[in-house]
Formats: sequence, structure tokens, C-alpha cells
Amino acid sequence: LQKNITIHELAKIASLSPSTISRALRDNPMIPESTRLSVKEIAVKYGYRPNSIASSLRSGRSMITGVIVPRINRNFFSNLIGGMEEVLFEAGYTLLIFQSHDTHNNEVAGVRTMLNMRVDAVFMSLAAGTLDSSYLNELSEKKIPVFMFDRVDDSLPFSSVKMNDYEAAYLCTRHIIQHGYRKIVHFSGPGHIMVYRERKRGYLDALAESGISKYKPLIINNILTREKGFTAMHELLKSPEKADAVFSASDFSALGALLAARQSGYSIPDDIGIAGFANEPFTGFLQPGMTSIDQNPVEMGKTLARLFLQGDLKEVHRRVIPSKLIIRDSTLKPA
Amino acid sequence: LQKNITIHELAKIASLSPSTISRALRDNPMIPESTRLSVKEIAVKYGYRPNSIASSLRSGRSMITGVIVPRINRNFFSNLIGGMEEVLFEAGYTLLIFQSHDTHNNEVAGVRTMLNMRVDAVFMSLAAGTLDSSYLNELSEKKIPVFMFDRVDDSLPFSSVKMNDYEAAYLCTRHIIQHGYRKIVHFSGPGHIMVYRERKRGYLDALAESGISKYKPLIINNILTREKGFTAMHELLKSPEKADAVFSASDFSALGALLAARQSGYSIPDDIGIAGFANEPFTGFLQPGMTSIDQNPVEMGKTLARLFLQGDLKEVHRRVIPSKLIIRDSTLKPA
DNA sequence: TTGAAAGCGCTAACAG
DNA sequence: CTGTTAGCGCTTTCAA
Repeated sequence: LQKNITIHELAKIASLSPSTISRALRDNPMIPESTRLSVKEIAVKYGYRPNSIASSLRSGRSMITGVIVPRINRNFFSNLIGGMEEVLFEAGYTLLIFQSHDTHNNEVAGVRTMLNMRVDAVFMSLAAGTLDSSYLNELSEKKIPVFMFDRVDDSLPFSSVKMNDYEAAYLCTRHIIQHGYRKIVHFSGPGHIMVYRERKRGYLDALAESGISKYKPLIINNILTREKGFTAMHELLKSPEKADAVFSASDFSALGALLAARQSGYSIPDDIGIAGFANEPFTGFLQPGMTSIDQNPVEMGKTLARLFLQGDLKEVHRRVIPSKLIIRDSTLKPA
Repeated sequence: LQKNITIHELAKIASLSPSTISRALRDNPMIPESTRLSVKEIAVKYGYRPNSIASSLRSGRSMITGVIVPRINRNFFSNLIGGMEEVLFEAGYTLLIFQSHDTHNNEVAGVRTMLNMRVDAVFMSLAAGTLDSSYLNELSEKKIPVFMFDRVDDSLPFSSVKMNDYEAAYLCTRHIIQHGYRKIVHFSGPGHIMVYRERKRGYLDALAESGISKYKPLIINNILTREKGFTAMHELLKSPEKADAVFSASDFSALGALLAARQSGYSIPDDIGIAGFANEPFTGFLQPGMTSIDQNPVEMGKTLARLFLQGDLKEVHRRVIPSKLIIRDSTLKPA
């Protein structure tokens, strides 16, 4: 058992005081170069490992940040966290992760842990189960900056990084219309989540603008999974006035729709056009490839981290990361 | 600015000593039920948040664990971490994440941070760039338990959770042979990484056992990405004695091979059979679906966490998680 | 340029 | 059952 050596012991060895050791190790300019070097040499020689815990307690900065997401195994979140970690690590911060599994209780527990750990920042995307996020105000009261992404609540005074869901949905729907589809159905998510409301709005505006008003918009809520997309599509195909395209707020339900349509003998994109959202890796490997929207999650994560690091605590920043419509064969109806 | 209230202040309010507050909050049985309840009531009323940092410093247990992986945005790792987080959180532990990006330097920096943070456990999968992992011994000297997965180094005295790469590769290769393929090429990874050596061994044993010895095994190393698989497959198709199947140690290079074969006008599975490794989500969505091996990452993550929590520090455990051959159309040659 | 002293908030002997 | 005391290892005044 190798006990960790402390600055007190290093001080004895170097015949200096603990404060000098502390200063030397952190490159305090008051300490002359020569002592700094010799102190560091001794530190290396004796395998000194600074105790971050003690340092945190004394300084009041933990150098720990935390991120709360619904689940980490989604392509969007894991890429975002990856980008975030990269930038934070570079700056000497560590990153704690929590999964809310989309329930409010887990999210609250996660925030409590963040408070107890005295993290220096919280990054989060709200759980679907969170209807009231005002409890997050405790974080601001304790001066812990909060950065939101994806599922944000704009009524709270927190900085956020988002993509323009409205615009992306608008452009995607317009693209679908331009390729000759007319009866376009929209799969949406729970109505209280902002990103889904925004995507819905983009879809509606594109339709309204197109002048194809004789086909009423058709929105089906809460269709985010492969299974629900599959079932919903089968329902649609049975109805008298069939849809000829689906614009889904989720790649997974779009996939379900694609599989259902294919199972019923429809050809994509000839009979039915399909587009999803998020550009999950599989969308590029499907046959035909599925049109989707790349949210640029790595860049979002990096931006979140930088927003925190630049440390302008007073202002609320709302950054918008450009997204990209990825057009693939699933919406390219032959003329 | 709401300063955090401390047990000292709670003590004043409750007319008790700080130690009693501390004990009451942690349900020490010495404290009678009645005081425990009233202390907790006051704590809630005043929004007390226990300072984990201070508690860690004093008790010597940080309740923080850390995980180091090459990158978090791979399906295998994000699922594994997800499973790990779930079990750890349940037990009151937090989880720090680091990405090595497969370089040794990043990995060393990650371990250093773990040491400085005085984590209670480290979970890790070695970076491809790590040739010598003996530096990890500092963790054991400091009595920090290490749990390895996927890319493990069995020469170190650390517990590990793996799948049986040898057996999975053997069974997959045998399956390919049984379906009538004869000239089976194997795409492997860097030779110094155990999992790839094991997969290679399984492939070779299945071939040796099959009696189709007139076709020499053909192994191509360092083919793990889509791009490399694509290029390698094109090379193979140009050579005089063409391969009729690929068993790849990576789904991504298998995908590259599939795309290359298709581009050259070959049909899968009729002309060429293809199987990958890891059961990435996209393998199920390809046309034809790609045969692969499900490593059960969520279960691996949970097992790792439980291994730590059960806390049998003395012994080195080597757990093997069952994997599953997922047979899809890409290896089902018509008779 | 360096050191002494105090204390971050908590836990754990030890004593009562 | 409860309180007193003494730190965990570090940073940071303040004084020299």
C-alpha cells in the first residue's frame, strides 16, 4: 500500500513550506523558476499526485462538471458528450454523466447529485417526463451555471445550444413537396417538448406556403420509436385517403414506417417518400438511403463546453448550430 | 446567492452538535428515531445539500468512479457505459468519463486524472496505442481497483469482464463454412490487441477443423474501418483466386466489404458471404441484413459495476458474458 | 520571495 | 445517546 505523498511531506524533503510547494506546483510567478523546477523534480521523483478533492474543498472550485441526458446510448447524445468531454478535458475539467431514462425522478436525483458534488457546471437535456423544470432554479441560486441542449426550456434563464428545428423541418418538408409528394404525414413527439413543437411548426409552414392546401396536414403525436412508426404506418395505409409521404421527427419511427410500407408492398421512394430526423448512422445504410437531418452533435457538445469555459456568467447565451438536410434516395420520387 | 447551509448551521438551529446532525442524516442507529426525523425535517426545510467533496476528503472514499474508453460514440461503449452508470448510480456512485481516442498519451492523462480525483474504481478498455500497460500498476499500489473490458491485458492482475471472442469467432466461421462458403478471408485488427488475436484464433481453428484445407486461410490485419474494408475488398476481388466470404472482426470493415462487393456487381449472399462483429444497429438495417455477433454490452457494463460493488478486492475475477451469433441473410447462400 | 496560521465541511475517535 | 476534538490535504490571507 503506497500512501499518497502530500505537499507537507514534499515540503520536508525540499526544506520549504507547504505553501511554497503549492505555489511552485501551480506555477505561481512569485516563485522563482529555479525553485519551481526543483520542487517539480521532487514531486515527480516521489510520485506526488495532487489531491483534487482537498483542492476543491479549499478553493471552492471542484473542476467537475456534469451532464444529464435521457440515455447515453443514442447516437446524438453520445456524440454530443464526446465533443463536450474533449473540450472540457483540454481545459482540465472532468465530466460526470447521468442518465434520466426520460423520467423526472431520475432527473431530479441527478441534479441533487450535481448539487452535492458541487459541480462547476451542469449540462442537460430535459427528460420527457419533466413537465415543470423550475426546480432547476436551485442551481442558479447556488451560482452553478446551467447549459441546456436539445430538449430545452426557454422560459428558464439558462444558456442553451440548439439547432434550428423549425427551419430544418421547414426545409425538409419543402424538399419533400418539391419532389412531387402531396399527402405528407408528420410523426411528432410529446406536445410539451419544444423541439417537437418547432419541427411541427416548420412542417405546417412549409405545407401552408406550398399552396397544396387541399390536402390537410396530418400530424400524429408521440410516434418516436420504430415500433410506433411501424404501427402508425400500417394504420395510415389502411385509411381511405392514403399518405404518399412521411416526415418524421425521429429516424427510428421513420424506419418503422419504411419497414411497414415495404412489408405492404409499397416501393420507396416511388409510392411513398420518407424522411427522418437526426441522421442516425443507419439512415445512410438503408436501401434506399433515408433522407434525414444532421444535427451536428459533436459541434453542439464542443460549443456547450466552450460557452462554459469562456465563463460569461452574467448573460444568457442562445447559440444555434447549423444543421444540414441530408438528401438520400428515400424522398427522390422519379419524375 | 444562496450559500449552502452546513451541518454546523443546522446544529445551531436544532440545538444539537454537528456530529449528531451528521449521524442523524446518515441514519446512524445510535441516534433515536425521533431526533433523526426532526433533523431531517430541518435539513429539508433549509435546503441542506451535503457537501460530497468535504465528506470525501474526510472519509477517504470519494464515491466517484471513472471509465476510460477509446471513444464514447461507439455503440458498444455507449451501451456498456449506460449499463454501468445505471448500476453505479443505484448504489450512490458517480461516474466520470474519459476518451483516450485510442492514443496512449490521452489514456495516461486520463489515469492521472483518476488518481488525482481519488476515484474509488477505474473501469477501462485499453487504447489501441497502448503497447505497455504496466503503468497501471500505480492504481493497484494506491489500492484503486481496476476493472477491464473489451481490450484487456490479461498479464495484469485486474478483474475483467469479456466475451469469449475465440468461441464467437469460431462459431461464426463454422456457420459460414456450413453454408457452403470455402474461400473465407478474415479482416483483423492490430496484432497486439488480445481480442483480435482471439478472434483470429477462432477463425483459424474453425477452418482447420473443417477439412477444407486446400484453401489457405487468408488474414488481413488492421482492417477495422469502413474505408479500409472497402479498399481491401476491392483488392481481393482483383486477385486471381477470389474470396467467396469475409469474416471481419469489425462491423464497419464488413460494411465496407459489402459495399465494395456490391459496387463490383457481386451479389450478397449468393456470390460472397459477409459477417461482421459487434452487431452495430446498422447491421440489422442493411439489405441484406448482415450476420454479426452481439456482445451484450449493457450486460457487460452492469456486470463490471456489480463486480466493483460486491467489493471482493482480494481476488481477480474474470467474468465471461455470453455473446450471441446473429445470423442474417448476408451469410445465407442459397443451396 | 517565503512561511505561519487558519479553515473549506465533514467524519470519527474518544470521552462523557 | 451526545458532544468535543482533531484532522483529511489543500489554498490563501497575512505578515515577515
